[in-house]
Amino acid sequence: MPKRFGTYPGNEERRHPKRFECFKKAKHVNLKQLSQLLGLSQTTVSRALNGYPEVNAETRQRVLDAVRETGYRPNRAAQRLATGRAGSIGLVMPTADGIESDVHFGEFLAGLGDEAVKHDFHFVINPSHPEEEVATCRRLVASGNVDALFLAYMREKDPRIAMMKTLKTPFVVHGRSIGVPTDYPYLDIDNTGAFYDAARLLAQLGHRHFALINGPDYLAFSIRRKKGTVQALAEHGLTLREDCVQHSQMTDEHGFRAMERFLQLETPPTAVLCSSTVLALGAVRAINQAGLKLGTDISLIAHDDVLPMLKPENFMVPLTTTRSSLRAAGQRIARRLIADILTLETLPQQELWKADLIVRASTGPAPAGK
Amino acid sequence: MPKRFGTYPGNEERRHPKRFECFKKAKHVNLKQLSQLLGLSQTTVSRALNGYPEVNAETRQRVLDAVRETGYRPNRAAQRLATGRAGSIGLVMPTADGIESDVHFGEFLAGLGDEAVKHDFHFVINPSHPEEEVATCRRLVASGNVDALFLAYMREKDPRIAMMKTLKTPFVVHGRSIGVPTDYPYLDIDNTGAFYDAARLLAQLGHRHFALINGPDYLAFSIRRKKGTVQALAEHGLTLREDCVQHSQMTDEHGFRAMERFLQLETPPTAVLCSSTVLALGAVRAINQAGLKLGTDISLIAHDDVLPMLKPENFMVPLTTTRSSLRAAGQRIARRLIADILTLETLPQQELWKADLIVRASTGPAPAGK
DNA sequence: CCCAAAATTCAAAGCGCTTTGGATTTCCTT
DNA sequence: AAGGAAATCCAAAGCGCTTTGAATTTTGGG
Repeated sequence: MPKRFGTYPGNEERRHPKRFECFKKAKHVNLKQLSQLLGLSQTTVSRALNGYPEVNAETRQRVLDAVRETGYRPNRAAQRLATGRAGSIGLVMPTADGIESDVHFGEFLAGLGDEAVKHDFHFVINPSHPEEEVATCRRLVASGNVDALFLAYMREKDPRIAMMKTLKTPFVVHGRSIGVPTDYPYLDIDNTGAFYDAARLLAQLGHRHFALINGPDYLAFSIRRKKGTVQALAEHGLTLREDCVQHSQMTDEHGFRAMERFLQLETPPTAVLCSSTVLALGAVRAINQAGLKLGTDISLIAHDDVLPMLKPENFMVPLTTTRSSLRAAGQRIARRLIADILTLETLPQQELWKADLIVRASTGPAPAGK
Repeated sequence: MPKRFGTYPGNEERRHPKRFECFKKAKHVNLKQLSQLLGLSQTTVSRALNGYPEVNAETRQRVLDAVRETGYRPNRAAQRLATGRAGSIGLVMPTADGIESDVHFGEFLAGLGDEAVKHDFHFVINPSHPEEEVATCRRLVASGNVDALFLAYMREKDPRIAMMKTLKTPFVVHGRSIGVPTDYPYLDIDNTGAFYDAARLLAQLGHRHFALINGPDYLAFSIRRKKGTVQALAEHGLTLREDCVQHSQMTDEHGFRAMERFLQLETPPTAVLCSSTVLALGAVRAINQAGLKLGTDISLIAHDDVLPMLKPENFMVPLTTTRSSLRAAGQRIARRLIADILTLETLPQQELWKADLIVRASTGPAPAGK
């Protein structure tokens, strides 16, 4: 039994004299009142409001006017209970004291929001300890508060998708898991391809020593990006040394630390791939601090989620990037989710977006003799 | 009438043969079934679940066991309808195509989440065009989907607080408006004081030419920060020139542009205040690019929201900051909101947090002769 | 002018849960 | 062993909305 809000201090002991009555007074006009006001039945008013054809145009107009005047808003909980639909999409947000917030999350949310607002949908965000994600997802669905679920931060063999497939609630995954059947609806970017392309470009430029500053090692996109990198290197007879790979949260600090570490190696890398411009930010700082010139002594390509906060073209040395808008992905996913909800059918639609490789000044030929 | 999800293409024409029936099959165990299974009344089971005293300990245990076995989860919409409580706090997220997402939003949300998860609360996030915030707030409350509202991005004479005071729904404001009665519940940081302290420190170090890279000019915190700055300067017989003030979204790019502009002035500032470390990021870059030394040729103090993504102590030249954790504020606000909901009484509690002035290497005495 | 078909409208039955107001049983005290 | 309090448990009444199945009014052709 999860801790429920009912178990707040003082609740256990209190007997039930008019419990919660204070809430009852926050009354707005309701359907019944509205229909009485109009001299119509609730049925007709309800239908007028929801665009059903069997109501007289004139009557409908009267209803609409009355709505405007009274400020009537249907109670969503009641609507939900009656229809089974809630007009909302759920997502669980991994959080806990000490767990760092992710810049990318906000940007993605903005994308979801752009689309959701157009259809008067909202989100139900359920915070959860990362280890309890499966249970939280299940609970969220069972609560009847959401019509669909959005899943992100996919891991290898992620248990959430198998779970969701047993439920009848539509869902879309951002990203793809690894090592599970791929018959679920997802939208992902071609992480493998993006990093393959990036690494190949650098290899073609003559680089032989590579490093990768990646996201957390348990996340699927990190795994794919590494794979893409390794693959490209292999084709050029190169390998990615394990001590030249960093897995961590994508913050400035981690980028800096990693780069600092790489530069102290006996044969430091001359080509670096970063999983985020935020990581690149720190990495570039370490490069500068070491007195190296970006694009000359060392080349760097970062993945660009198109965060408005931090644009790769504005770096002191503009960054070569693999670009794919996180916000656009959010918009697209929201659109699909909403369509699923409204049409009542979830096709296991799958999209894989290519990232754009955009060459700027942070990449150049390998320095001679390295 | 807002566009409702009912108005999706194809809905108008469809007559009503078993509309939405597909949702009906996504059945989980419900109270009735559970009580039948146990041979108890719904009343008793409900009470057992919600911790009421008038149920036998043994019976309660049986109920709890059955819950575990069946995976029963109460339907929140029904709960909501019956009690008036939803276990959720609402917030409207300003968003629209073209409107940049705010890094700070995600961090704050994480704070709210930390606290909310402890009480099994969730959020209902309602995206909204920024101009329609008031209406969206009202609608969100009227929808009956939230127990309390959280308000942020306060403006001067913000109409939302007057509106909320007419409703009976508890709310807490993050920040404070300006030019309206302050008898509403809020949590804010002392922006005026923070920037007063920062500016004073710089003035004491002998700086005479100041600049301010601030947030959007319509936001209350920006106004207060400017005010604090001006005040400190005045006490030292200095003024803040209007062409040394920048108001904009707090992104790296804007920080860079602003600084670049300042440095081209006839008498460029030697002391700069930034409303965010993200702005400082760009500003520092411009400073470096101009060949100036931070902490020597030019001093800079930034406000630090303690974003895990970007730490001031990790800048090439560690940044002097006014620090106040955004996440902590989120936690605190969630705690208050939840307490309000559960105790059913909203005191217009007001908190003003001091920011810590933390001196690092980005501030030094004014260069001679300037 | 009549009657069936079409167009409107309505009363009533839920949706799943909480809470009221009793009913029933158990426990103590005298 | 009787009487009353305390402890348990229950039937039924909503919460506000949608949808069913049917009633009522209009319309149009013969």
